[in-house]
Parts: sequence; structure tokens; C-alpha cells
Amino acid sequence: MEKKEKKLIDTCPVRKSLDVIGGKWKLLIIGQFFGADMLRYGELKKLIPEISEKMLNQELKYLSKVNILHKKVYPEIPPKVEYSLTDLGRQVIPFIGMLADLGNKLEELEEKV
Amino acid sequence: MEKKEKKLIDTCPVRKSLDVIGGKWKLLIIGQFFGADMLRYGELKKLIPEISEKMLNQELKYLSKVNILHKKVYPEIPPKVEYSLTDLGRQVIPFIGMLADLGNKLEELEEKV
DNA sequence: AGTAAAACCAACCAAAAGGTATGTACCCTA
DNA sequence: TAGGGTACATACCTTTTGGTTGGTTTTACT
Repeated sequence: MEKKEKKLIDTCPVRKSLDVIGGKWKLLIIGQFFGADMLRYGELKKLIPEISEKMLNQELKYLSKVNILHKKVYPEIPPKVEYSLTDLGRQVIPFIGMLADLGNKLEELEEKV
Repeated sequence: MEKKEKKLIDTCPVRKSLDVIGGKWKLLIIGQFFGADMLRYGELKKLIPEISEKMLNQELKYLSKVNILHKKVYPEIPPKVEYSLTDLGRQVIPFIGMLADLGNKLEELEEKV
């Protein structure tokens, strides 16, 4: 078992979190689950109309892989897939409110200028 | 019909925060001020050796612009510049710890696989 | 005169992220 | 037979982000 030591910068837990939280769409997707237990692919598409299908797919796949979302596939035709937050995913929700607060303070600033 | 107002997506306060928190270096820079009132440009360079000068300059300029950092220039030769957290900047610090916690949970996961 | 020091800037390039367009599977209904 | 619903995949392109290299400024020291 080769222990190729990644640089500190790559194993840093803050960086890991930024992978989950960063990017244009991930938090927006996660936020849709506030008040919704489960959401289907098509529902998410309607809730976030600006997102492209490629991005939605890509991010849903990633968020499932890192255990933020749980993916439940119903073997039906037409297909039916439900996504829901995992326990870990629920821990991301508080960030959204905090980031919104911070963001509002940033906005006030700009308006003054 | 077509108004020229910014899309909701661009004025969203969460997005604004992600600008401040996102990217490869901003949080790492902000984090250096935990336990240090003021840091000079050169000190930051030593504290974060992997960062390029371009990025350090760019991010310091940005963080000053959005009022996360305060920049104090001493009109000396050779130049002397000190950066410190603003009140707003201090509000970013708690995120770092929270993100580290979340990141550790993400790591545990991967190790299990 | 040559060099060093600190804090930058700008030009150019590479890599990553994101967008657009199109295609796939399968069954059902008209 | 054609078209629609659902959840994707793939190829290609553009935009954004980050890295590399090489300046610039002014003074003091050697």
C-alpha cells in the first residue's frame, strides 16, 4: 500500500469542505432540501431553472458520492429517482443561513459606495 | 418583457459570501490572521509558501476591496504594508473551524471505503 | 556603480469549471 | 407509427481561475 503523501494543502479538511460547498450550484441544490424530504431529478430542475442538465447531473452524482445526498432509484419506466439529504448533508444546511447573513453584510457595504 | 435587472442568482447573498470564501486561497489567507493582529505582505508569503505572488496580491486586493481586510500603507522605502481583519473579516473566522469539522467527517467517510 | 529590499503589476499560458447541443433507454399513449 | 415522459451521457466549446516569468519603484548600503 503505497502511501503517496498528498500535500497538506490537498488533505486540509477546510479544502475538502470547500469542494462540497464551493462551485456555482452545490449549495443551491442542497438548499432546495430545506423543507423538502425528498426531491426528484425533475423537481430540482424546476426549482433551479437556470441550471443546465449537465451540471445538475454532475453535481447530484458528486453529492451522492461524497454522501451528502442519498439517491434512491425506483426500477420503473419511466425512471424515477429520489434524492434526499443524508445525516452529513443535513449538517451543511446551517452554513446556508450563515452565508446568507454574511452576504447581506457584504451587500450593505457595496450600496454605500 | 426583458428587464435588464440582475438575475436573482447574481444578487443572492449566499453567492456573495461564496465569492469571499471560495477560491483556492482566500480562506487560507484569512485564517492566517487567527492569532495575529496584523500581517505584512512578506509575512503572509512566508506563511503560505505555495501561493504565487500574483495570487497573494490579487486576493489581498480583493479582500481589502470587500472590506474583509484592512490595508495600512506606511509611506516608507522600502515599502511597508500591514493587513488586518476588519470587523466583517472577523466574522469569517468561525466558518473556518466549522468547515474543518465538516471536512473531517468527509475524510472519515473516504477512509472507510 | 551595482545590488538589495518590499510590495506590487502585467503579459502570457495552462487547467478547471461551466454551458450548449445532441443522443440514449424504455415504455406508454394517441 | 409517432411522440412524449424521465433521467441521464457525451462531445465540444467558452469562460473563469490559477500559475509562470519578468518587470517596476525608491532609497540605502557597499
